[in-house]
Amino acid sequence: MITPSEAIALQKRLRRSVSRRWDGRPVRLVGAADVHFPGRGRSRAALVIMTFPGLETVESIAADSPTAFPYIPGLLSFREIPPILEAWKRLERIPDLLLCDGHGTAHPRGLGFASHLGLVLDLPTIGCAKSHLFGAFEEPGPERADRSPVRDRSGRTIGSVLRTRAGVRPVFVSTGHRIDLRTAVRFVLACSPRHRIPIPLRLAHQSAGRI
DNA sequence: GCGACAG
DNA sequence: ATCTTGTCGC
Repeated sequence: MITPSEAIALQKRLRRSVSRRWDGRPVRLVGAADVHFPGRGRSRAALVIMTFPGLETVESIAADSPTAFPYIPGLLSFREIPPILEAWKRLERIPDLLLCDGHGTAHPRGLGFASHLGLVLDLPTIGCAKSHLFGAFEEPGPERADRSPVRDRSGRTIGSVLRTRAGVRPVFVSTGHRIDLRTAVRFVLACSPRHRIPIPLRLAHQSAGRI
């Protein structure tokens, strides 16, 4: 199995291939991926495919596999991508866009889980994390859609702290692959009409957790 | 050296 | 992520 130092070297190599360009193709199917760890060295990945903008489920699958990599901050993709690929094999509908539970380019080496998965699947991906990992930011306003930039040490914007619902903690949105931040924020808001977490991700989370 | 640290 | 139900608060 790959070692942490090898994983870091791979991230530095792969980051150059990440794109922040949105091709503008219409999004009719939005997907979401999430992974749970029940214990005993097992992983359970869930994929949910929904129509967009209607957000009606058209496919939901889950797949179990052995856990082959530990959780190490900054190396999440090496733990979660293998289980997701196992589920991906059985997927019948390929989404036009995939929401991921974690950061994209708002990462120490610019290659978070969402970006890595986007490269592997060659699909537009968005990172939507529930908490902070990397970068400086200010608390956004209290209303839905209020946001503030997340910046790296050079001051470059690498993500957005977005309030998806008034009065709740914001989520951290960043580009995964083949999308720009503005568009990513637009899709996250469109997928979060009433809850903090985008509906596709909520469902994937439930699917992965349910036995 | 010290603190931070997605899920 | 996981151990875990009801309950406090807007």
